[in-house]
Amino acid sequence: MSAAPRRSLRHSVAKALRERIVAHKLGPGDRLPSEPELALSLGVSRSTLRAGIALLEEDGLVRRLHGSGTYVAHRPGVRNDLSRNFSVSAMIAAMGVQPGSVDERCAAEHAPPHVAAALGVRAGTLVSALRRVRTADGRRVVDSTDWCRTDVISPEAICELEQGSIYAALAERGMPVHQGIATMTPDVAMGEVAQRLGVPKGALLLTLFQVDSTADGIVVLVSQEHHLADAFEITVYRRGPGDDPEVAE
Amino acid sequence: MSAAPRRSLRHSVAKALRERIVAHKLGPGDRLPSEPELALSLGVSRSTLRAGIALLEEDGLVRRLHGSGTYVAHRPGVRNDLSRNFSVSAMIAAMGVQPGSVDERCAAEHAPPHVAAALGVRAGTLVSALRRVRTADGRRVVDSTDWCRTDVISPEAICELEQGSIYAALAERGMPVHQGIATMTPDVAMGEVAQRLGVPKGALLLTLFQVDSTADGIVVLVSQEHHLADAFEITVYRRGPGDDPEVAE
DNA sequence: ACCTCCAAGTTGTCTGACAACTTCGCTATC
DNA sequence: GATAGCGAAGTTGTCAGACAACTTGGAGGT
Repeated sequence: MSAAPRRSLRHSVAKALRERIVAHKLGPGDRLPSEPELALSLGVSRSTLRAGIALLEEDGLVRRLHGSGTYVAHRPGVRNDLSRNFSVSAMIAAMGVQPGSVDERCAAEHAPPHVAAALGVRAGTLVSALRRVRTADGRRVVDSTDWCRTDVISPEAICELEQGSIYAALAERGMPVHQGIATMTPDVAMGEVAQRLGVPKGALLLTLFQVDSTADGIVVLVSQEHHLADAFEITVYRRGPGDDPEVAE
Repeated sequence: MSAAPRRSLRHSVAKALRERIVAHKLGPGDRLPSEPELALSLGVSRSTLRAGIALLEEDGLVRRLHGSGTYVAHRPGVRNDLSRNFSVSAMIAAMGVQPGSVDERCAAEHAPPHVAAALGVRAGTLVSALRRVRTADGRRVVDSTDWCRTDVISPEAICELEQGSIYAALAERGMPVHQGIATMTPDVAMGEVAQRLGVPKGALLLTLFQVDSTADGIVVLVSQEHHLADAFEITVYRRGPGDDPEVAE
């Protein structure tokens, strides 16, 4: 095992098990070795191993049956799962095409009311903004705008990472994004957005308004993304209701 | 505690802890009692208690800090989280309005190609279909259609649960829905859909195409929902990337 | 051929202990 | 008096062993 339990032992165990599943080419329905075997093999106690498996189970990757064994779950191939947070670039790359970004514009601008409210600052406060058009194999597919408090990322700094990831920049500053809430609304392209995306006015869009925060609940990033309707499918992996009795009700 | 460990002890523990958090009015940042205390109080061993807390942690409700304590997470209030699977009725009820359904139509019909493919039957096979317009406080907000294999729910049976939940019907038949994949696309109301929803042609819609399956990976339900754009907000709780090092990359 | 029962194997839970870490107050020092 | 360092108490993380609950498959009887 590597000597870097970054988070905790059970997370390392979960990661190791993930790798084993793909390495051993275990498909849906296949049974994993028993817990005592795996614990011995990974060099951890059975309790820690179980905690690790619990992470995978909660993630929907495996399924435990009392008295029978632990099996790889029949999980549908989700190409593009919104319930996991990642950058637009990663999303595009995951589709197997080349991500890029053009028409970058960065500035210190007065925050619009809804952005200011989300960031927890007064309306009109200066914030760092980065607007860019994301491309997939050269095709313009998303018009995105990111807003950030100036004391988190300065306007100068946000200009320098035109092609880079804002998530990475936030993590470097000790404020990694822990979670986000995305609101989705259908929309039509108008004026500037249509022009930037290179589509006629009235083209269908899927607009995402997202608020990202750290583990402490501090909102560090607000972004708005106008996705071209036919650019790629946006899917969500939904758990339950059979998973959790109390949710079903 | 009640004597109904429906799923397993640790799930009961997780549920009990959830209730305690709201009952004791614990807000974000508040610390829970120590593990030995909670274990004693709930009448379970510390290991089981920890397994239960792990569920809540994975769910983003609490946060554990080694050597310090377990704290209620700073979780933004998500009114309508798509990453959890539940019926449209529950979704409407969660918004605090009265759910209903009108214009029900049930039939045994030939499955359209994309539905047949998802259900794993040949195109044109007879399937049970239920179409209805969901209302919120009387207002028409969603036009939904559900498809199901006839050997899972017969056309006659699907007609009888006009107001009921298909999820409940599936669970009763021993095939509870464990997960689903929803694909979202922006859309405009046309022809019949516009008429059923009572909106002019060209009105903006958010269309969800969803495939639900059991824990064994058997697809048991396919549904298509046309949501009125301004009816209610559709949000997704997105975890990471700071949550899981391996996902961030 | 079918049914019953048992034994082996697996996951679920319990108990107790120690390690790793955080927090906070006390103390010694400047 | 202020401050840096230390240490004890409390908390979560991990380990070890044992037994309970459950599933599965085969042996044995009918």
